[in-house]
Amino acid sequence: MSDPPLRADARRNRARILAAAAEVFDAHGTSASTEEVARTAGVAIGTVFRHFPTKADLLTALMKDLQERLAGRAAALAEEGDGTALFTFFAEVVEYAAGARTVVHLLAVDVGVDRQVAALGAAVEVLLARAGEAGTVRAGVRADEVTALLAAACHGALAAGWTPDLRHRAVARLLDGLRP
Amino acid sequence: MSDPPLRADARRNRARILAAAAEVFDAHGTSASTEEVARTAGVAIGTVFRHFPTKADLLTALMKDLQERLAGRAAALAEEGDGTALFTFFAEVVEYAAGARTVVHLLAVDVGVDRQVAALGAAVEVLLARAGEAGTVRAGVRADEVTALLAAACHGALAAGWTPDLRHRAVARLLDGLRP
DNA sequence: CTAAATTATGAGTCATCACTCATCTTGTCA
DNA sequence: TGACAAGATGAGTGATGACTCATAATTTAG
Repeated sequence: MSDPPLRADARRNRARILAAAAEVFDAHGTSASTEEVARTAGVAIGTVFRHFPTKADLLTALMKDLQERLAGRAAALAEEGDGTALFTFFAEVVEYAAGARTVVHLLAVDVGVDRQVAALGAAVEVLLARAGEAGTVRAGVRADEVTALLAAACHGALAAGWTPDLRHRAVARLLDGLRP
Repeated sequence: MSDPPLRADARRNRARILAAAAEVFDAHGTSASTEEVARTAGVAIGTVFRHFPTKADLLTALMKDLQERLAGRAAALAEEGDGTALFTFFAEVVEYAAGARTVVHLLAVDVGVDRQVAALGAAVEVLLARAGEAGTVRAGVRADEVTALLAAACHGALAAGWTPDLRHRAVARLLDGLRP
């Protein structure tokens, strides 16, 4: 069921390609060419297609990376058990989205940050439960609402014209709607 | 300063093209080809380019239409002077965005719903002022925050996976953050 | 160290578009 | 109605970009 291990150079190139893809898509959007990714990775175009038969596969791999990192962070925050962990997580994700602009943006448009963020649903539920116990969240707030607002805020954060200040104020207002 | 009036057939075709563009871009996104728009309009490709020298020009024209309609609606609501006009407007715009999915979506990505929505800034300020007088809005809320949240909600509304029910609840939470 | 298998290379293919232009059609106005 | 200008037509152009494949270079097992 498991494929034979990759050759050393193949493993190295795969990592380089992923790093290059993150950089290129972040800078020029998902419409950037696969060739540009290959150039940035210092690899031939054919190599990129050997590892990721389709451009979508490349995007998907990037997305998986992102999700794992975010889910990990959510778990770590939940661990601490603080009633404000949900709010912290929310703000952090939005900040991340604002920084990694294009990656998140394009994932949103082309593959679905939404599906992405939705995959974090379980993590959000845990955080919401913690907040509920601590009484830091308004009664009746459901996890899917929180997830939806998070997705919307990420979309907004990577929109042109959102200064850091505006972003912080907007997120604050948004979180106000969740507080008792 | 004003161009000579268009010939009758030219006026008719222009209107047909705009209608077709709205329909096609709504169904297949802005990446739909200009040829598809021409076909839907029942017109040759050259005719589209005569009226809109660039695909971006076509998108812009569509956007201008949209903005005028929204600004008009905002003015009408402000006229009524009710303290809840801001909230009504907010919810209506999000509902519209959810329906006209791709048009708004693509405008957002390619030309900027954000710039678009920002152009409604003046309208929002008036509505916010009304709400302030009526005491229906939390003290310290600024117009740019409202506009930002509106843009975010529109982005969210056209995301996959937002059912009407979820959309309504999310918007309600969002507006809760603006209330006293 | 050598052979076989895996991987890398990059010029080339094919499809898709935005956009052009020489030619034909139609509206307008005297 | 006739003639001229404005507009319509659609095959063609050039650019771009995803993806292929025959060949060359590496890695690794024995």
